[in-house]
Formats: sequence, C-alpha cells, structure tokens
Amino acid sequence: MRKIIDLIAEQMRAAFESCGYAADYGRVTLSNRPDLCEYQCNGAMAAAKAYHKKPIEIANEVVAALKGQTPCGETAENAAGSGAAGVCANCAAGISSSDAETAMPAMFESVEAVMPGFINLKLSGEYLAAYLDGMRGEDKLGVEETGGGKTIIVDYGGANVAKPLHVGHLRTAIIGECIKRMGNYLGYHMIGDVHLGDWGLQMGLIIEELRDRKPELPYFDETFTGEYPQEAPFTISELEQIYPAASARSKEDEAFKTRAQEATFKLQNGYAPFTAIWRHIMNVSLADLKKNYANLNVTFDLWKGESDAQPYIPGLIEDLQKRGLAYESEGALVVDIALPDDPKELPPCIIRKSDGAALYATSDLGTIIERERDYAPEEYIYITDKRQELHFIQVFRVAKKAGYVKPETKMTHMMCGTMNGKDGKPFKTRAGGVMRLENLIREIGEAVYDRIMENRTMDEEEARKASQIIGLAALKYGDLSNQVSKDYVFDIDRFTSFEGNTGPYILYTIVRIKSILAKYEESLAAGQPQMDTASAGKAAQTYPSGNMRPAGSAEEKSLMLKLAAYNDVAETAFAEKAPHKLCQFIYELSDAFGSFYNTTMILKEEDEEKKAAYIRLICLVKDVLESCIHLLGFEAPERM
RNA sequence: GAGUCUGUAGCUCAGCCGGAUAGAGCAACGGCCUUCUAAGCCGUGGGUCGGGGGUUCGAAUCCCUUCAGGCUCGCCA
Repeated sequence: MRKIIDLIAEQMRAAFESCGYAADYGRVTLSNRPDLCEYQCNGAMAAAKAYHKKPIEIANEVVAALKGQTPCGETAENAAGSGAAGVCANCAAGISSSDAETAMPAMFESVEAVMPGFINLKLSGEYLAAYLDGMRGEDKLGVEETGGGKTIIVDYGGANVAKPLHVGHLRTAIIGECIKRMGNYLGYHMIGDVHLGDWGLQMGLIIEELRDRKPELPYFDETFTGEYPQEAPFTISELEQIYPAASARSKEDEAFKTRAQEATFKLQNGYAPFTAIWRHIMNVSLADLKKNYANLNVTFDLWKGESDAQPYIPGLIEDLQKRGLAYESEGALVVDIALPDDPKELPPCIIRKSDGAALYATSDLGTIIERERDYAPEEYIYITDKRQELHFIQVFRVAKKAGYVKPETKMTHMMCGTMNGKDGKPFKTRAGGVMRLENLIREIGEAVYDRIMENRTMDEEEARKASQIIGLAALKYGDLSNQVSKDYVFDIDRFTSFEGNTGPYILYTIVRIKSILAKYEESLAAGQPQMDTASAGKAAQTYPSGNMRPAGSAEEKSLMLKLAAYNDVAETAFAEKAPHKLCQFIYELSDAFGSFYNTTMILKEEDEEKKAAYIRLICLVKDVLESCIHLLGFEAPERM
C-alpha cells in the first residue's frame, strides 16, 4: 500500500503545481500541533522566498485549489476538465485518483491556511477508515516489500569461542536480530552471520593454559602418534574459567604470552595436536553459545567464524602483494588506505604481523572474499561496538581498493554505543565483574516473576513461562528504544519496574486487547458466528465481517491515525537502521490505544454494528503491535 | 596532541535534511477500580536545549567558536 503521507503529499503537490508553484513545496509532515491539525504542509513559507510573495497568500491559493476552487475562485465543476492539475476535481468530487480501482472517499475533512503560512490538514474519517480497511486486507498490513530480494549480509553477534556471552554482546545481538528481521519483512534477503572469534590469540592462550593445567594430555606429547580422544578434555564451565585466567596471566607473564603467540601460530599453520584441541574447544563452546543465543531469541543463518576465512588468506596476501597494494613497513605487511580528503591521515591496514601471523583485518578480508564467492551480497552490514570504527574503515577501504567488492556495494558499519551502568562507566555486576548474559536474563526473569505473583493469580508454570517472555521483552525493548550509536545507561532497577515506556507496557497493551477479543468471541459463541477470516496468510487475524467506521471520538481518531503510519515507520526504521523509531511508534500506538480503551467501553457498546467496528479496530491494533514486536525480536504472552 | 562522538527537566531518553507553545517515561503531587487486566488512564508542577557568536521572517535543529565528557589513534579482537 502506498503510504498515507505520500497520498496526502500527492494532493498537495498537485495543488501547488496547479497554482503555479513547484510541486516540491507540497511536502507533508505529521503535525506537531495535534490540537490544530493532523498533518501539515509548510511549503508555502519556503515558497515565499522563491516567488517573492507573502507565505499566507500562497497558502490561501493552495488551500483554495485543494477545496476545489481555482485560485480565482472558480468551482470544481468548471476546473475539472483541466487534466493534470485536476486535484480540485479529485477532492471535491470525492474520488482519489491515486487508487483508481477502489473508489476512495474524499481525503480531507478540513484544509486551512493559517498565519504565517501553515497549511493545516485534517483527514476525513471515511478516508481514514477505508485506508485501515486496506491495511488489514494485506499480508503485511500495508507495508510494501521494497527490498526486491536483494541480498544483505548482516554480521552481528561477534561472540568469541570459549568466552561466555556477557552484557557487552547484548546490544549487537539484539540490534542485529532486529535489523535482520526488518530487512526480511521488507523483502530483502537477509543473511545473518554470527562471525565467531575462533581463530585469534585467545586460542593460543587456552592451549597453553591447558598445557600447564593438564600436561599429561596427549596433545602436549610430541611423541604421541595415536588417535586423539573424541571426548573434550574440559567442560564448558572449565573452558570459561580457563580463558579469563589465561588472559589475565598473559598481561603480566611475558613468557606465557610468547608461548601463547607461538601456539597460535602453530595452530594457524595446521599443527595437528592443536587443531585437535581447537576442535574440542569449538564443539564445547558452540553448543553453549547456540543455547544462549536461543534464549535471547536470536538466530543466525550462518555460524561462520574467522577460521573459515583462513583458506583465503594466503591467496589474499599474495594478491595484494603482487598488485603492489601491500608493502612491508616496520616488519609488517600493510596496505595504505588514506584518501586525500581525510581530515587526518589514517594509519595503514596491517594484514600480516611482523611475526608472520594474520590478524583481525586479514580474516575479515578473507571472509569478504568468501562471502562474495558464496553470496555476492549487495550490501554488508557489520554491527559492532563503536570502538571498532577504525578497523572497519580500514577493511572496507582495502576491500574496495583491491576490488574484492564492487564499487557500488554498500558497506555499512553500525556502531553501537556502550552499555553503561548507573555511574556512567561500562556496566559491571555489583561485585564489579563482567555480568554474564545468562545471569542478567535470569535476574530480570525473577524480578518479573515476583511482580506477577504480587498481584496476579496465575499458576506457577504459566507465571514462570510468562516471566521469561516479559523479561526478555523488557531487556530488548530497553535496549532497542535507545539510539544505536549512543551509549546508554543500563539500570537494572529501572528495567524491572515495567512502568511507562517499556517492553512490558507494550505487551500489556497486547494482552488487554487479546482479552477483549476473547470475551467478544465468547459472547458471539452464544449467537450466530459473525467472524470471517481475512484472506491473508499466516498472520491472518479474525476480524468481524464488515468495514471500519469513521472515528466517533478524538481518541479513536488518534488511534486510527497512528495505525495508518505503520508502513511509513517500518520502512523508515529499516532505511535509517533505527530500531528505536519502531519502539517509539509502538509506544505511541499503545498509548493511543490506552486512551481509547479508557474512554470507550467496547464490549458494553449496545449498537452491535458499532461494537463490531471497535473490534475490527483493536484487532488491527493488535496485529500491528504483534508484527512490530516480532520485528524487534520478542513475543507477547497470552496473559500477564 | 590529532580525529571523532556526545551534552535537552532532578534522573533516563526522544526530537536534530530549520517552522506554531521543546516532547515522553521515571521520580514528586492530585484525581480515576460495583465497568472490557490499575503493569493502566487523566491532570499539576518542573527547561538559560552546556556557554558565546553568526546565518534566517523563524534555530534544540545549520555554520563558527568555546567549555565539559566519552572513544580512537600500526602489529589485541
């Protein structure tokens, strides 16, 4: 469906044009003065300068044109034949030219010009109701699939093998999941890749720490010739303990660090015993990571890692050298990436260390080569902490410079702000350590559980299940409702309070609607069935047959207007990679529903036709909300 | 030092390709449950949009400058 704001703008543009002004001035925005109007056009003021006229005069002319009069005051009937500028006829005659197959009611209830030159618009109730009927008849509630199947690779997660997920991984995971879902919804072919850190120095650290702890293992016996055991020599909890210990040790024990670097180098060169250990680490760790991501409702299409890029690296380095792009500098192999108009000369990208080992940038480039070969995506989206900005500038520039990706391929780095604690410093547990993701999830889940038990009657099992769902929504919404690039304060007390603009508030709205719908169906069960199923697919919602009615109250109209903005918001949120805009939208929609709910007794309505229209409306609210939270990556419980 | 991001109510944040009276939530205060879930709704108070200049009919928004803070700045990822 076309966006309602575009349909309005189309009328405005035609009106401006018919008055002899450039159509571009007909830009329409949502009103910032809901007391005065619903949509507004400020084009007359901008046009005033260009045409050396008073803004209000221009606004008056345009309004006259919209009302079906020519600027000189002639009526629509006389002006109707004039063709291209037939906006007068469209409005006055009550037929919209934009939707020829379905006769739409007249668009505006009122159009007025006010000082200094605003054009204030109010939509007609009939038009709005018809628009919403159009929405609920569509699979995606009016959102157009503009993606055209274009492939986009989303690289998020950034988990490291052998390290537990902690709060630092939270943002990239849930933002990435949301971007992927939004893209798919809009008709792109999104491929999510976790891109594990499974090949760096951490592997050498673990290997050497393991050697010190269990020197008897056959992997460390150079004379061992038999088969290595199938069973891993450690459990996940041991592994999670080994890495931090090794990492800390490497910072003060120079000899240990050197050993780890050597081990890493050996692993990277295919030394069999270390490869065997590496497999064990991967197996044990991956199972745990998958479980944890699943708990977050985050899924990946690909579980690739840095190790998968290794086969491409020798060829990559050779190619860059042969073409003169890479050269030796201070013992390392580097590629210049500076451009003439950089405000500051950027350091070159190091692709091979002086000790011969590959590093982060190298494997990212190798990964790009693999992805080009396998998927040839039209866009890359990397979602990481913003501290990696320079790294991605370097990688993107090398990739483009060397021609590994086409010049027109978009390469985007979504830089996430840091999640800070109340003190404004990176988030820590009360004890001062790094908060593990699973602990965080559990803590929130427990807080929700207590809340449910406080004032609800729900059996133990349902309460447990619901608190999981609600807790996750609180966590995700709390994160996604902030701008991606900004640091934000994670305050566990605030996140577990669930009042106001929070995930649970959104869920609560959905649950209340579900409850009304259930009671409505119950009441119908006694009488004859009046529900019919919309033709749409899986998301089909059962609406009472019949059409939407024009709003009967200010609250109802606000709710309907908000609903009509859905396709616009969905498109913008993805285009701008701004999940927080989707959050803002569902908050406002829920808020509008709340007001409507409080002023309108839906089930007590005596006029059955009217009641059915209310039901249709709240069905649509529920469908839109559920579709949005699905994009954000969480679900609503049945009750709460 | 250089680059870059941020600075909006007591707190947490929207708004930022210029528009009308700068918006929410939390916290404070006051109303609303014999009515569809009060995790809700309605209302009140609370602001030099870090400071200073400039552009404009009009600036939180654009430009310059200044202050404060974060982050980054060749062999970690």
